[in-house]
Amino acid sequence: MADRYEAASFEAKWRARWKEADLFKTREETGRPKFYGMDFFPYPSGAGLSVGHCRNYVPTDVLCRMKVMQGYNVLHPMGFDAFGLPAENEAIKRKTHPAPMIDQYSATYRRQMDLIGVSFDWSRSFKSCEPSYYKWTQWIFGLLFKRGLAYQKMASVNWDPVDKTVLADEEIVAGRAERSGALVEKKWIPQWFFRITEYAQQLIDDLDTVDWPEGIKTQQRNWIGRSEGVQFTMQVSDSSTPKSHDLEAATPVRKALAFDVFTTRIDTIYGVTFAVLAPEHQLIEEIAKFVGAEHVTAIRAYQEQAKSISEVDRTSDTREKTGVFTGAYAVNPATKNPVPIWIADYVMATYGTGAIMAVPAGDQRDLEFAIKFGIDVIPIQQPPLEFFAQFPVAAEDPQAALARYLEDPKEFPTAYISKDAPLINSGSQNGRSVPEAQESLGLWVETLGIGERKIQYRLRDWLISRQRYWGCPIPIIHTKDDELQLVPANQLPVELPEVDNYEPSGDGTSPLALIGDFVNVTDLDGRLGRRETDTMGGFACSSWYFLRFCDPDNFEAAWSKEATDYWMPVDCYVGGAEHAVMHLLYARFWMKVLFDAGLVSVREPFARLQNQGQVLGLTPYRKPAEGETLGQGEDGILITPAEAAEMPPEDVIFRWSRMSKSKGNVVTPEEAVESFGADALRLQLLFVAPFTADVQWKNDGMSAQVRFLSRVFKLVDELKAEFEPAWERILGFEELDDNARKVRRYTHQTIRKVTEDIDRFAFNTYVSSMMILVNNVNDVLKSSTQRSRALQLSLSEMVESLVLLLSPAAPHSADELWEMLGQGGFTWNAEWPRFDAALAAEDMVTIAVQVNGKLRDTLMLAVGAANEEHESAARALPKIQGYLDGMTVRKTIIVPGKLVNFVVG
RNA sequence: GCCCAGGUGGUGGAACGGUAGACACAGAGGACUUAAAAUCCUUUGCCUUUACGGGCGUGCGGGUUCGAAUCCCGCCCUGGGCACCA
Repeated sequence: MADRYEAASFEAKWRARWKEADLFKTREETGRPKFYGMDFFPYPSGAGLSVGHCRNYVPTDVLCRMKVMQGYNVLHPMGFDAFGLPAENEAIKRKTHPAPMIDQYSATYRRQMDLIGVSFDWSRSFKSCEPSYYKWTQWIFGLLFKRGLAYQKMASVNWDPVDKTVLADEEIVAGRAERSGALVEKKWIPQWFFRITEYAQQLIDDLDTVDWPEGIKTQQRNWIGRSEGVQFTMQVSDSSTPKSHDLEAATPVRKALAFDVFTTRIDTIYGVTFAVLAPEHQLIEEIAKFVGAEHVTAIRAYQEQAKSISEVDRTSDTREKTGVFTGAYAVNPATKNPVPIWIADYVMATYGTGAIMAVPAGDQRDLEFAIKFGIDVIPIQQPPLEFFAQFPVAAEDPQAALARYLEDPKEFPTAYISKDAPLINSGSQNGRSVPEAQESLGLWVETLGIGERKIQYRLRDWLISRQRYWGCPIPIIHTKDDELQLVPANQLPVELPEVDNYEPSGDGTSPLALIGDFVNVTDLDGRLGRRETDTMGGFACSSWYFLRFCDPDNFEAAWSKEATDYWMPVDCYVGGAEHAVMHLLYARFWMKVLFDAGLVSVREPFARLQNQGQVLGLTPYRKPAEGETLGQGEDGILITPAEAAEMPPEDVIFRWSRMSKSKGNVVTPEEAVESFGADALRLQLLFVAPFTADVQWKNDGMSAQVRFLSRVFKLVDELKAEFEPAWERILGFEELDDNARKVRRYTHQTIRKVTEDIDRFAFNTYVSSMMILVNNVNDVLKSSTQRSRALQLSLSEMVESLVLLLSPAAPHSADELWEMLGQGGFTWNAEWPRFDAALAAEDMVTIAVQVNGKLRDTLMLAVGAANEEHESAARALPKIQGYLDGMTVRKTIIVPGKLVNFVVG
């Protein structure tokens, strides 16, 4: 039956033909524009793809297919992110080796992607764990190393006791490992880093040059965390005896003992009443040498405590400030007053200088600390009276409260921070505005030579080493003398040895360290050396794969510049928002390094980025039985759909959550294709919601698409007998009757809408505009018993255009319909329909007629009617006359082709 | 706490500052059928009216405008991100 959509009867046939014809092989013909469309590099999990993953691949496929038909050379590749923890953990669990496991899983992925008709060029595919790929990952590591951007140092790192490896900052969420969920511990071991901080400013600046969702850009800017401020040196003094305003006779200073602090509010320096060092700060050792024994004991105890406390506890928002006084004092350079030096863990060792000048009057954290430990607070700005409304004790008499505040602010537990209030108690800066004082004090610090204005970033260097087997080996040899030698390019790749046992040891070294053949090497000078046994985290592999796709079979180099110059940047990159600060930041960083090395010609890898919404599956839970405990944040116990079906409905709670195997809420593409068809699945994925929105997936949505496709089949079936392939040549000579005119108008309006919608990722309205076309044409057909030649030709144009417009979304059906029309070959090779504005234009428009902005009637006018015509026609409407009767028209607003609005009074 | 996104019928969602609810789903009624499925047609924001019509409506409260779902200000709620970053 050719008058309905019966997926089983033709979809597999077309997939076989596409494969036979090698249809999706990347075209690289001269004289065509290029388009590089790509999805995020997936890790092939054993669970296979769900329809949720398809929501990523189908829209990109639609865009790429349209670009092919529009004549572009299109690069639309797919590969697999195979190295890394998830693969290794899975392999350990299954007591197998990751390599064959990954081969099997990626084959499943490929089969599923093919099943839904995604037009990947598989001839360019690779896995990041193949030596022919990671050879070049190592080569890029070498490039970074030679440029001083890869280095090893001892570091206190995030140690995941479950996965037995260190993790990057980006992989830690609220003190827990994002992947394993384990509480992260501190460990002090040698680690490899990439100096991404070197590129902090460029990574911020170049965000302005890419077309990405603003939310992702903002997240990256926040993550990089640029702050402008002043860094200056505070001298350590011997005693707390103040206090001379005479520079020469200032507080005696301990020679050469000093520390740097960074502040964004140098204007508040007169309010500094203490200084705080992070517990790990190096100066503490020096201080311990001269302060009393009782201080040393307290310091040591506090440092121990700080080391052992977990990240979660340390940052808990209910936690009170803790700290100890060191017994030493520093000198406030503005007042020359001595201020006590404290140690507290609310100051991070890893940000800024690991030490701060504390201004309790102007900083909530400093204030809490000062109140708890009885340190002076000097007000540096005068709060307005409204400020005191928040304090019950002060609300009745704010004037008196202000007086008390100026005397001693400690009574009021909220710091007063303002960018507008002028300064007080600030010596020469009194009465100045914040910006004025910042300017003048910044200059003062620089003139005095104790510091400088500085930009500080929150971003830290990228921790790349992992103490795990399944990763790209770091191509470094440690010589006897503890020198680091880079393995020369001609000796790459450093291949991962085949081993039986690769489970992590947990002692902070990689299992590779136990493999003598791997570890023991001769160094470049022929002496005995030791191979680096850490591997690179998976994000290294995914930081350049888009370059390899440009030139995947190159054995001489990672890529030829010619190839990347042609294809890069990726014109449209599609994937989930969860990679906002990891992959997307790392890849940008590598690209900039490669640009600086002259290896690529663009600074940004991804010109445009689109994030699809998640697909949620209905997940059944049951109410907990008596005595059962619930997991954190859960209000029920997860059950299988089968269990749910057997329970009384009132005992089952349904929740929408992201499709995952463990939740048992996955719908696979196989199921969907089997029950409804690949094209029905594709259309529903596009239609169900805007691309960026989350979707609550219900299978029966696909039956609506089956109906729609069936209407298309029926329409084509009805029209195929009178289809005239040469319509374009003949149609120009025909006089168009009303129906023919209408059909052409609908056709061209749809061509315009579809083309625009696909380009702007509005796939839901793309599908609905095709539905509208079909509905409208069916109406015309119903009303015309006799079809004129002009109408037949217009319908030929319509039906051909419809099939081609449908092709990106429902390629199997489009090719089947194309064949029904007697057209040879594939819609893939056909030209995208051309839009004609004159044909799309309406000749009559509906004008809204309003009185005082309220819609009262409508009228029809010819397009291009004069304003006077609008007004007179509107006034002539009986309903409108009723509203205007006895009123004065004060104003008439006319928007030609849209509306007339009478303002009456 | 800070930052981002979003709140529109029974549901998913449309809508360059200009006729709110396109397109679908679900519901109701009907045609075809011995019957059902499938398909097709009509109808469906809420209130009011026999009807014509009228009123109210895009989270809440203000504002700008001839005109606001859309722009501005202040809130509330939901989702996501960051979180003692000086």
